[in-house]
Amino acid sequence: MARAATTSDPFNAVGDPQRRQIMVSLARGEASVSTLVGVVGLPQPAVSRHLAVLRQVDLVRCRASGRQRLYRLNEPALEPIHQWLGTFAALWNDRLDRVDTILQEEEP
Amino acid sequence: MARAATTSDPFNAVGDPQRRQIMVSLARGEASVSTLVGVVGLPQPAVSRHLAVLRQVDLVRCRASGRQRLYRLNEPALEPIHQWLGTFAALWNDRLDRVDTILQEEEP
DNA sequence: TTGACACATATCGATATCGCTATATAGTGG
DNA sequence: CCACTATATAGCGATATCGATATGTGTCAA
Repeated sequence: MARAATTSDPFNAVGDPQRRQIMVSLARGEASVSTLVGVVGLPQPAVSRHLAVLRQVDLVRCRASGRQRLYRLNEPALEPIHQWLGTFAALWNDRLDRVDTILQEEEP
Repeated sequence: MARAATTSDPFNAVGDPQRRQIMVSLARGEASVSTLVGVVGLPQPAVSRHLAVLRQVDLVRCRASGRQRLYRLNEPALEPIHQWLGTFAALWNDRLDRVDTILQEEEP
């Protein structure tokens, strides 16, 4: 059994620098494929391929707008990574728990 | 230019499930290679290889103890991943900032 | 309808990565 | 010194992944 496919494992999907760059770019808001081609220095098919990978792990979603496709982040799909990181930051998580409690008390 | 090597990019290094499992296991504390072989269901050379990868990106460190080598996590090496995630969690970060403030006020 | 534009998909060669098997290195006990 | 244990490294075949090129699909505009 080798590494889980990039198209099924968000960790692996995010293992590629170009895909991370695309995601950072999308953090600013929706963008068309051609816009992203301008951001990343890759030919359009390569970008479309990366977007397809990110779509399959649900890290990005897209909607049609005329002949363009506007891609946007799907932040909730980052949850597995957040959780995994949380495994190592017990101290940090403790603080977060306290935060939740405190914030809930603050604005009920 | 393809994907950065697993031995140089922590994101890619962590893209492998077995390596993540090893890291989760190490979150409990130091462990020898043979212990980790028991945890992950892989032959010893495979585990040593994974550990070598994690060592090269400084995600784990090891010390000799007799004929064993005890591996442990090096949490600070997770910082790049934390930061990258932070890019997308603006809302979350806002809450964290508030937490810091609140906690500082609580216990000066 | 025809042509141009925006994007997706298919295919290919080069490279990376995985787990496996065999072997090398190093510390320990007799 | 010699076996034994614990771990690292080397080489191999199978598979995955990347970027590039070529082509398919769908939308708009004239």
